[in-house]
Amino acid sequence: MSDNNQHLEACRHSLAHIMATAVQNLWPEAKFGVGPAIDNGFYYDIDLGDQTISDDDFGKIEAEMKKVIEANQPFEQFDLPIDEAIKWAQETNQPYKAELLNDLKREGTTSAKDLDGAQLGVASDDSKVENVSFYRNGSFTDLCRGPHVANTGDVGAFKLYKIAGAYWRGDETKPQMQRLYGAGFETQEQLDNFFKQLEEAKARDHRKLGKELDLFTFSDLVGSGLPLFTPRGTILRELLLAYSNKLRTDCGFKAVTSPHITKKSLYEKSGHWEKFGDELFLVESQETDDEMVLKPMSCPHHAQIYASQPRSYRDLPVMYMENAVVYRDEKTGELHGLSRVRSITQDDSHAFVREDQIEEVVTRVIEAAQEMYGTLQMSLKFDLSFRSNEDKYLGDPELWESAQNSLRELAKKNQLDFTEVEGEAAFYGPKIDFIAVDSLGREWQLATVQLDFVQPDRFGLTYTAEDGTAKQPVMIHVALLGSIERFLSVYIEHVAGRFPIWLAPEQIRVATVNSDESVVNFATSLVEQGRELGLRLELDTSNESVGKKIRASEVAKVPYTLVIGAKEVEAGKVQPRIRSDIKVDGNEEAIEVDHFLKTVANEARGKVNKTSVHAYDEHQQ
RNA sequence: GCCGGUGUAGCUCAGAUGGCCAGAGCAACGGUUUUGUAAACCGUGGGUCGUGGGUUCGAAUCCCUCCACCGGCUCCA
Repeated sequence: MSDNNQHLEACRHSLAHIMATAVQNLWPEAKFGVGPAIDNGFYYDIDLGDQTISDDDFGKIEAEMKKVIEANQPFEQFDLPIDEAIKWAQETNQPYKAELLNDLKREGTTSAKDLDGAQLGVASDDSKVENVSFYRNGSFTDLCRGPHVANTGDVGAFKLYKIAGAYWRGDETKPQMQRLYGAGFETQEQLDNFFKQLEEAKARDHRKLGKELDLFTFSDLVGSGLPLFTPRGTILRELLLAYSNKLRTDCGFKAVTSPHITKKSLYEKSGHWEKFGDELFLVESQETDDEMVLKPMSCPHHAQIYASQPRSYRDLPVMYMENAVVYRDEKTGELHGLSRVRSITQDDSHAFVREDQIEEVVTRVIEAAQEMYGTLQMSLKFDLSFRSNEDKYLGDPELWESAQNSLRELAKKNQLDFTEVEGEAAFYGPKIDFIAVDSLGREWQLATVQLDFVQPDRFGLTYTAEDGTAKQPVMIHVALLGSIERFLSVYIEHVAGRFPIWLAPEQIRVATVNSDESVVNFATSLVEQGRELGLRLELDTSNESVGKKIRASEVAKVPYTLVIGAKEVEAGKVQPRIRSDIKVDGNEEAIEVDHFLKTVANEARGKVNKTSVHAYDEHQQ
């Protein structure tokens, strides 16, 4: 960490203390949780008992903070023996601090979650804690490891901007506190810039663009978390899925189909029921007593297709893919636009392989994912999501160990830029998560490849080995897009609704200057000609000014707009108006209609090969 | 699910402290205009103010229920 970063972090952390000072001045009965520095600023968890802070109070708190800052109070560090620290917490009526200190005394450390921002006053790495570190500024004293800036005058620019609920110690069974967020930067300019960025992010919010660009919608009558895709949104879905199909087919996957409902017992056998039972939709049959559920995922089904006939080592790898809609009864508060929905379309794929084939299959998938995200112009990072020592994983720990080792080896071999993350594995095995970085620098886990020894075992999957014995295949779970809904939410924001030619729901808008017959005829035949080439064109012959039609096309973020008037009819040439983000080389003179359409058709095909585009075309017929 | 907030026409928003038939712009529709590269002009229709209940002589406005959405938390096979 550079000195600058250290200073900024100290500023933010100090601002958290200053905010707490202000809150304590205004609400002397306030009880405090933790208050670390975070990206872009800081927060403090506060419990005001019956009262609540609302954003109307921000001004008041900020004014109080400014007083503290102007007072230029020194931050003084001092140590207290643990027992005295506990006494301090009790006497000052800070039960949350007391709880942390008691844990510290009993266990010598606290769980990683509480260390969120290294806020605690842990004095040493020894298992026995003797002294605890405190910081004091003015009348406010807090248990804290520091570091802080020298005094409250040196904290840069800040602004409070968000208030939210947060469970004490991140545990939903514990009481909820109010988390007061502030932004903090070295300079006012950086702070302003941060809020400007927030505004920009808001402007490209996929929920806003989804409505503006007519991609998807929700209906109260249908239900929350159940998106309805319009024709335009469906074009995006179909094209992206076709692309994923193409890449997976090249990896060796073959398409299969499975039903939307299933007996609950399938998931009891797979282990999902135990883990996710409360998130399954239940389906009742009026004919049988079977307990049915809406399918939350397809892997057990694919396992059953695998199990439908005896397999030889020569048949492996057996690879299935399915673009399945699955249903998960997500908690209402977790739903969010397209990124968290209850009907989820996955490009779900499973390979059943011999152990000696793991490397090859995983490598193919890594290459496919790299190609896909390269095409989509998103850079990729990789998380190796491994198990932790918690009790939530199924299967033999030794198998886990070897699976994790082989993933690590593979990641190295493929020269991936990877990080190992403990405790992020699926319950059945470790995974490589592909982290896509969007144009705002945000990171999203989209594609994934996961090793699974548990489900083959639970379903008793086997193949006959060379020596005639029955062996268990390894199951590899693969998704390139992950969930198409979630993918779209990220991608729409990544491109700010300006889709590349091959994906744009409308590629060319043809606007007429007037309604002269020759002009309308010319435009109409141009549109027909383009459609024959597989392009997506719309014709605008409305009785409006040219300016207005241009604007409508710009707002719809259509890549090419053609204005057709007498000039074009006479010359048989068009002068395309090109969306600002699209790079063009060559001159901007008028070109032959035929030439223009063929060039665009070619461009539309450039990134994706013919197979995927045709797969889409066929689907439309 | 939890904490806090919001819900007025298709969209963006006005409607202080409860009181004349709830407004505007854009969009839609009709007409005039036949338009040359980011919004022509005139007119018309459209809302039982998210839902159900309550308080009141009177509720978009106050209270409660439910629903949805927003900011977070928790969770994410």
